[in-house]
Amino acid sequence: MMDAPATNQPHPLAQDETTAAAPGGREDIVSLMELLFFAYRDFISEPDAMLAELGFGRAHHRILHFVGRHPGLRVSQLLAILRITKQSLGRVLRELVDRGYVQQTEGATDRRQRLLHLTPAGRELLERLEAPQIQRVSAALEQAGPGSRAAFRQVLLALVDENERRRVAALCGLSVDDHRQEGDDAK
Amino acid sequence: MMDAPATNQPHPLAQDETTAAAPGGREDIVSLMELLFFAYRDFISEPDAMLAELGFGRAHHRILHFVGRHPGLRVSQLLAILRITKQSLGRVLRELVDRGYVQQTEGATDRRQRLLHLTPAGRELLERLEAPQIQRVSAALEQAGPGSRAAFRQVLLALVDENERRRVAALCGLSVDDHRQEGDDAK
DNA sequence: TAGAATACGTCAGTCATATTGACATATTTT
DNA sequence: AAAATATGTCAATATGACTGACGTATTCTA
Repeated sequence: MMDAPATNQPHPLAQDETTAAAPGGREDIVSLMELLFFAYRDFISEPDAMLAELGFGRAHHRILHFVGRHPGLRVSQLLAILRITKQSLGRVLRELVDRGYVQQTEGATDRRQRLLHLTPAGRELLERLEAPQIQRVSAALEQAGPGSRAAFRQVLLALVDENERRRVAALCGLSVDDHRQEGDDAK
Repeated sequence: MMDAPATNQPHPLAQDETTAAAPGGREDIVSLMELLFFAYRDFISEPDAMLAELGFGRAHHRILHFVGRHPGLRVSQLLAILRITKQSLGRVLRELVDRGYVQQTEGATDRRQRLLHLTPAGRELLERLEAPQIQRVSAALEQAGPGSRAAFRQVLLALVDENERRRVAALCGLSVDDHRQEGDDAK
């Protein structure tokens, strides 16, 4: 059920001295890459455990998250954000709709569109899923001291593909009021 | 093949004003969480594409990485690091061994152990896989300015489960010379 | 207004990675 | 000699991704 069977054993390792991190050097960067792996894994672990109890997976969480943050999201936009195929999204979204966490409404001006919203149950589930993550990130920033938040944000944003960076910044930073549409049916 | 079918379309979204980030507030944290998702996804994308061409997946990369960094690693240690089951590791590791990227040698003092090493081909593949990631992280740190490296590292480490933090720090930070062993066969 | 394009859904098949459970084998420890 | 350990393996199952093909409702456009 849990992501981690091993909860309390140490997994100790030798590291030869040539691997020691020279500040700014290659090994230092590789250390950060490893750390990113571990941080992401633990960051994900709590919602994963809750989702498993409901018979859901990470994919359900991602949908709940983005629909929660962008009410009225269209299916095509969600596909573009998640970068998955229509077919992959299909099943997961259907489960969320069938079980009453997500609601689809016809577009007002374009009746082909299925605008996505969370139901009250969906909002509640999302809140439960993300509470531990919000707690974890808040605590980490506090521990790392003032100014770490800005630096962390900057590095993360700079890690994003350059040609995606503006969009991502708009998506999870400043408001960009815009509802344009684009091509579909990846081929 | 690629992780991303959509390469050049914008995926624009409206964000209502109540969602705007108040510095240090809840929405600000949620923004960072989203950013972590996008950053991790792009960070992973290049090796993923290369691996797909070889018929490998992310799991193969993870094994190559940890074996490369910790030559002589035992299978049980790798299981503890990756937190997967023996059975999951089994197939992936076998593929790497069969195709000549990883080599197993008998333990000198305990002949039950299969100590893991990269072959020259394994080292070469790992280098190819991680070159773009090293480049990406280096560039991001440079863009984010001096001091960002330390802050980034601190936040990532603080994101790791508290009871894991020491081990992880030892694993990907300072040298901890130690080859102890522990229980196995998660149950 | 007829046909093209768009938004969405769905059926069918495949793949990679993970899971649990059970068991086999070699080796070391007690 | 028996128990514990380190590893490997068979079988069945689940999730989440993929490609390809097709269907249907709706809107746009020539």
